[in-house]
Amino acid sequence: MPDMGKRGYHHGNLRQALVEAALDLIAEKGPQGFTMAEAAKAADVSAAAPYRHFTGREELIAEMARQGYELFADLLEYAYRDGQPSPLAAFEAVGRAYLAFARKHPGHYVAMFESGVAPNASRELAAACARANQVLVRAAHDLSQRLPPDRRPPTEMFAAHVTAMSHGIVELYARGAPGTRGPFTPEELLETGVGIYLRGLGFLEPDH
Amino acid sequence: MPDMGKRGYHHGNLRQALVEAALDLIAEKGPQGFTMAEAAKAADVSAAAPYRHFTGREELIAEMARQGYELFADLLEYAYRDGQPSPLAAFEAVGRAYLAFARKHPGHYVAMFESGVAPNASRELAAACARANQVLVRAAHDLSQRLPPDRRPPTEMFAAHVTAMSHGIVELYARGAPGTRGPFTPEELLETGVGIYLRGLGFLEPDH
DNA sequence: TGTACATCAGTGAACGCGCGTTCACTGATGTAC
DNA sequence: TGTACATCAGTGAACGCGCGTTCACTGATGTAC
Repeated sequence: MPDMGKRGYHHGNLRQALVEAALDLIAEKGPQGFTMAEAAKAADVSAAAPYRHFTGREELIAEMARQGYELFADLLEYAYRDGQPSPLAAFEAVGRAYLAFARKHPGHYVAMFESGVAPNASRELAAACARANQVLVRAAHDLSQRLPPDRRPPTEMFAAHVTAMSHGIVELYARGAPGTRGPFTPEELLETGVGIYLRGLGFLEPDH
Repeated sequence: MPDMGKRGYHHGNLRQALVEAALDLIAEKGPQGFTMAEAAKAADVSAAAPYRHFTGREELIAEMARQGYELFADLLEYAYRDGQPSPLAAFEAVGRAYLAFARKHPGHYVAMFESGVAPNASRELAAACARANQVLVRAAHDLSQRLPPDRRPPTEMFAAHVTAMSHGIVELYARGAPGTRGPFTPEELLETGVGIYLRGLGFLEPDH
């Protein structure tokens, strides 16, 4: 196979090529801004070809979301382990990974959070979604163990607070109309915001 | 005019009726889930009628968003003044108003934040958007004046943190698939989250 | 108060378009012997 | 290694649909005299 670029009648890996084309489209044009026809065209294939690999549009979107959650979970897990030195460092690494994911994988992010797919759409999707959430919850749990029990918020609540702030920053200040952006980068906002929140819980940050 | 319910050939206030029909549709079916045709039908009018009042679909969406921002700004201003007793109480009232708005006016919320309208789409939209933001910024500014200057975050940053958390809570835990919801209400999450954040800034909440 | 007329706010039919999807087909690939 | 055949993964044409929008029209309303 001297030339992998050229292909014959058979594509080789059309399923994944369609997912990637659709990710580009959805990232560029928003949740509804991709069509099966366009994805097919971007993959150099007729409009009917996608139906050999997906039962329909919904399933393609669900697959994008599933791959997104898998990747998200991987990145969060990596960040969590990598930040081993302390629960606090690991927790902050997870926060940064959240934002980095949204920035680097906008198509996945949109498919996951803005496309309107129900995470229950398939077992695989739900599983991937749960795995990602579990990393967030575990990071919150491990960190909150450092607090005296009477000042510990419920783990789920702790995780929800930080998730919400991260998501809000992404939606309001990273994605969306550039006109809305304020004088701070999303990364600054998240770092300072989570820092203040953690101090409120009783963690005194080493000044960095 | 004994019967306001019946109408003759002329509708009376079709423009606003269309806005309201579209708000219902967008709230039910998501950002792209409304069409001009459906809005017209819901207002008991032919599909062509809307074009006597709006140049097109975009303009209808922009009008929904504009009305949303005006209402949002009104509610925030009301909450802010109403909470006069102290900057802290006023600030917290604004936070609650944010969530209440999202809950009570889902159509407006979607049009404002999920429809993809650029806030610069028209001067009126931009003005309404700015007015709402100013309330948030003012609330943050007034409250932060209570802090010693060296512990004061920039006002815009302060406002952005709380806005992001509010928006994130709305998107993740108030709207969207019911499956995602955790064991806490959005209101609880916001109150505790902002409470912890404010403590991190140096405000000791009177325990409530 | 009555009439003539301009304007306003609807109608209904039609358009072009692009979308999701289906279907009968066909060329390429893999397998059994 | 060669042939026969099943299966796979594409094609291209077509479908029905609903959408946004336009257009010539018409009935209702408001105004001038």
